[in-house]
Amino acid sequence: MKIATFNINGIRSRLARLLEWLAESEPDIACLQELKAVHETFPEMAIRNAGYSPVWQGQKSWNGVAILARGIDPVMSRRALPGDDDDVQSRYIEAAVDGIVIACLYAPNGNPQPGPKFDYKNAWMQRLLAHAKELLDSKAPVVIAGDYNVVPTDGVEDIYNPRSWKNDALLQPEPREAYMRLLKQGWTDAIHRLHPGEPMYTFWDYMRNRWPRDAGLRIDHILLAPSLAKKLVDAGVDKEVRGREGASDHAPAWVVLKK
DNA sequence: ATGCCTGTCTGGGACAGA
Repeated sequence: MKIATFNINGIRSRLARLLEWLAESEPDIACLQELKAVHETFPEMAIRNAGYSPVWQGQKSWNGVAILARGIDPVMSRRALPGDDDDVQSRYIEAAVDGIVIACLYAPNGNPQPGPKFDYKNAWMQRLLAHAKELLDSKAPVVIAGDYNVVPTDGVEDIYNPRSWKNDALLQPEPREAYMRLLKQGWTDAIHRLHPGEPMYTFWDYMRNRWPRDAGLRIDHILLAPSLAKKLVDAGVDKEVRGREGASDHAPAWVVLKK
């Protein structure tokens, strides 16, 4: 079972790139973020023709998340992160696929910090902590995959050089503490578990020539509940996807779980 | 401090991204 996450940065303008990657990488389940499309303009038929059944939560201009499953219909369990009924941003979707609970998230960026966007980011992470604890307590096999918008550490496995990012929301103590608390709950950071100390970037800014310089950040993460962590056999990043014409600024990350 | 690049909504240029 291969489960991937990919911040697609606009599913309509990136559709050909998405279908190309699905055909090559052949994930059984793909979590997508930053659809940048309302519900009605999600390219459902193209996804279905590629062999995947989608569930999605769209939004005008920004955000938007989806879960695609190959040859099976995901059963959606949530279309929003609990904890704030006034939050209208499409950043969370959850579905059961083949006996596994798949949570797909797009955490707030939080810049500029300090400020209201950073406050929203931190509050969102607290809501995630509360919901993640409930998922763990359920003892169900759960994957929480997506764009966490957190660089976990200053280490070379997470960032090429923290110097020019030290004031960025992605590196601040509050979101890092929230991410660490998630791991302390019992979640396994699959990429980190199998590739400690090795650069495993998932994002390279379009600006400042950062892709050619391999100046990347690790911000897309796949967290596994204990019952699934035991089945982890492989994990990686499809880095070459980032180098293509018209690429997203993120590359897909994936795990392979033993049946 | 700013622009660097890209997508969206528009129908130029602001906003958001990270």
